[in-house]
Amino acid sequence: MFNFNEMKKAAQILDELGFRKTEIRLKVLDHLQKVNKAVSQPELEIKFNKFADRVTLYRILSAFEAKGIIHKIMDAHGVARYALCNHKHCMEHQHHDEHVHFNCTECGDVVCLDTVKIPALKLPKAFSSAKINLNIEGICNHCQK
Amino acid sequence: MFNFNEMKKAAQILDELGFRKTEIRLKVLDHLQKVNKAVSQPELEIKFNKFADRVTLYRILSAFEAKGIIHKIMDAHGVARYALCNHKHCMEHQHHDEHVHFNCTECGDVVCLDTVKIPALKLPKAFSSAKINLNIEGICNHCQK
DNA sequence: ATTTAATTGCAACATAGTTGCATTTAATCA
DNA sequence: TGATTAAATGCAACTATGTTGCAATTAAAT
Repeated sequence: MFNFNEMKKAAQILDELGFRKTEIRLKVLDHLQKVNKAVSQPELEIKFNKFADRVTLYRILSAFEAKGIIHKIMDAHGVARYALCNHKHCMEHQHHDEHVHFNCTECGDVVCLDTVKIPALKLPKAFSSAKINLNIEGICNHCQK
Repeated sequence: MFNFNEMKKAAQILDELGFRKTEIRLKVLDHLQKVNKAVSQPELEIKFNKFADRVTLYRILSAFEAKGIIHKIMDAHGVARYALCNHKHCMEHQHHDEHVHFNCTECGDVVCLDTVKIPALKLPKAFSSAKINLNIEGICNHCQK
């Protein structure tokens, strides 16, 4: 996984990964850095309305994921979301892909809870785990009253 | 949640829940009881090819879920799957909807691991959890060599 | 047997995601 | 700087999952 602790500028990141610094890619990466949430293609499509084609957004997200700068998760509605991981915890666990994601039923936001770690699970014999995804649905800090 | 420990016949279950005993509903419920896996509408559509309309299957699954005899989960590919819960563990945790689901990357099967329980998680303050779903991807017992 | 509400089938639609291909453009090179 | 080229984009078309409205059917009650 890419080291985001240094909080590099989007342009520099694209450069180092061998991507061209196109306006859309810069905007998408910049947005991901700013919001610190797991965003979906439909969300980006609305955000960058008429600025980029749907397909382009899908391809940008796939390309970023392939390079490991973002990770893909399925949210509670079965929609793919992508997020940067810029916390130390994520770096440590890069090989397990163990993430806790919080789906807010109020605002719909999905955030990566880097501070919550998944305790080890005892699987039944003959089952081997490669990847774990823990989805929590509830009310997030912003929507709590 | 319905008590499946008694392993009632499909017809009796439909009866008790106020559903009509139509052939499709009997078949679907019977299938869910037999396979003991989380099945999707597309799978049922293939299984019951030309016997039931796509929409009918979606509606049967929704109706069963609304009555609480099956539960709905999103699998690793974002597809809705439904499964009966006939183990004691599931009964105990009925109000939390805490399930561990194993997605086999070999055969594609999704099974509910009733024996694995999710340890309590410490969420950051101001986050409140209503529902937890833990998806594990890996190789299941049948595909293990 | 008649009635009626539940169930089904069909058509049409909505949304997420993918693929092929022609066009554009960022970055390299001469 | 201008020409070259591979990367990136846009468009059209397609697939899959899932939903809604409505008319036709049917299980079950009277």
